[in-house]
Amino acid sequence: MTEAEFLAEYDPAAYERPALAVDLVLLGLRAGRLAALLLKRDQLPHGGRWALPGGFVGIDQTLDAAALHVLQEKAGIARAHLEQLYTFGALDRDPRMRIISVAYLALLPEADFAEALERSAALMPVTIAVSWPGETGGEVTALSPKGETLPLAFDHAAILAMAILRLRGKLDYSDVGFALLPEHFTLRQLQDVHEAVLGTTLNKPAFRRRMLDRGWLAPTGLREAGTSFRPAELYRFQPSR
Amino acid sequence: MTEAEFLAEYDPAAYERPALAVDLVLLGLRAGRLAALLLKRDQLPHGGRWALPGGFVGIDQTLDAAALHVLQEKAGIARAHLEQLYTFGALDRDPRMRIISVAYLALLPEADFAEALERSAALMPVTIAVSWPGETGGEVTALSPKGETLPLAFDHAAILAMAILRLRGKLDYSDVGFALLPEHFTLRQLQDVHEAVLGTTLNKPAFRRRMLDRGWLAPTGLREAGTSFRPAELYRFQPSR
DNA sequence: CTTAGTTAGATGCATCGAGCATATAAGGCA
DNA sequence: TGCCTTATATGCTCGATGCATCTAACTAAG
Repeated sequence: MTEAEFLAEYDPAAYERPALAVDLVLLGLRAGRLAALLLKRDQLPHGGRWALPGGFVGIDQTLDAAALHVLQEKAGIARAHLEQLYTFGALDRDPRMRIISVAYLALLPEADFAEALERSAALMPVTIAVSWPGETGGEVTALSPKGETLPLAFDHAAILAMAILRLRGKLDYSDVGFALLPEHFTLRQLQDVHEAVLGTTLNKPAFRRRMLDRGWLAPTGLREAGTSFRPAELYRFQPSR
Repeated sequence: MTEAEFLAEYDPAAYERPALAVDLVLLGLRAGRLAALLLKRDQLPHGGRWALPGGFVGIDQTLDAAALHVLQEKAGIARAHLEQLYTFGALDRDPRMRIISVAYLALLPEADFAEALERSAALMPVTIAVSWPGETGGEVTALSPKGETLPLAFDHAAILAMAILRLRGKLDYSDVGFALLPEHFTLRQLQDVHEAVLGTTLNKPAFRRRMLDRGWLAPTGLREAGTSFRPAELYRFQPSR
């Protein structure tokens, strides 16, 4: 151990520290497609570009608490499924100074996504266009409601891509999919979520069997209302006995 | 946005920052069992306990670079498969001060693991005892070569548990398993790696078929030597065309 | 009241992959 | 030469999935 390392071990305050932030990838379904919520930067750097809601981590805040704080204060959303995604630490990811960012995935049911949009005019809903199949990985682009490709700030395009990759990977062996659904939902809605996230169409009978056999779905006995055809059974997510 | 947040956005140097570190979970196979490399802490806090090799992230270091630096300087290992694991940010994880730690998984082939032990007397090889099956998650314990349970420093037991969980999860759909093997290996060795990581026994013909069908294995034409029975074919990992 | 239209939900069949038992191959060694 | 051990191959069974199709339940048009 060198002298410098020894000092760093015992007096790291003497060394310059990177700043630490959290950034949130707020995802939800909108008109059957996967969408994210972004904020427009009105100042330099990257003024006019679109950014993930983010904020610095307080000295007395856990990372999860910082993520929740950003969710509530910057996005005006009371709660969501929050899950740590990845930590980004490139040297030049922010031109102002060295900022390490712990990215979080924040998943919202469709209604909460829409409500967040109504309550905060600053939030922009963007459709996520994924150019790669399955879990190949690659670029994603953010499309405005009018279909224009929006320029993203900093390394936020990479963070968004990582979020999609993670979500696709976890979707069919974990229960994250339910975080994008309301309390009561139909099997069709569940399938829509999977199809939107995976960017594919799925076989209906096989999907139904697979989900029902998994033991996560509890029938509520209720039916969906307002359809002009046979109403579907409503299910509830039951966290595996 | 409040005034405080505005200031934090533009002058975060005015606010106290957490320190940022990386910790390495060095894993390899030893006598057919999954093992990790730990360092004994000789000072407070947690003196006498066993810790993951770690170090602070320099202001001009990426996270990956900091991890590589710890690998080389603290563990004396030239190279390994390095992969970011998770970022730990509990308030009291280090009693000295607020330290956020980005944990990395570092995977070593058996020979490199043994070589690291020879070159650095400070490193302790510990067997990882996992008390839960599959990807349930839970506690893991570190056993000394004599079979004693070793006390771990800080939250390093939780980091170790997360490493096992991640490794088990990625093992059969990704190529991480090969990072624990030498350049040339037999199918039996590959199966040993999988069995050690998963903590189960696997069906041999099924495992062979699955691995060969995956298209990652290129036969070298060479045979293993020194056995008193039929020598196995040696394969090479081919990163999927 | 009847019928068309639409989607929910169920079922039968073919296929594929994995578990398992077993057979054959290839080396060392007594 | 025969025995022991492990590598490698193969056939059978079973469960999960893809696919086509059938029935159920509702609205709306006439």
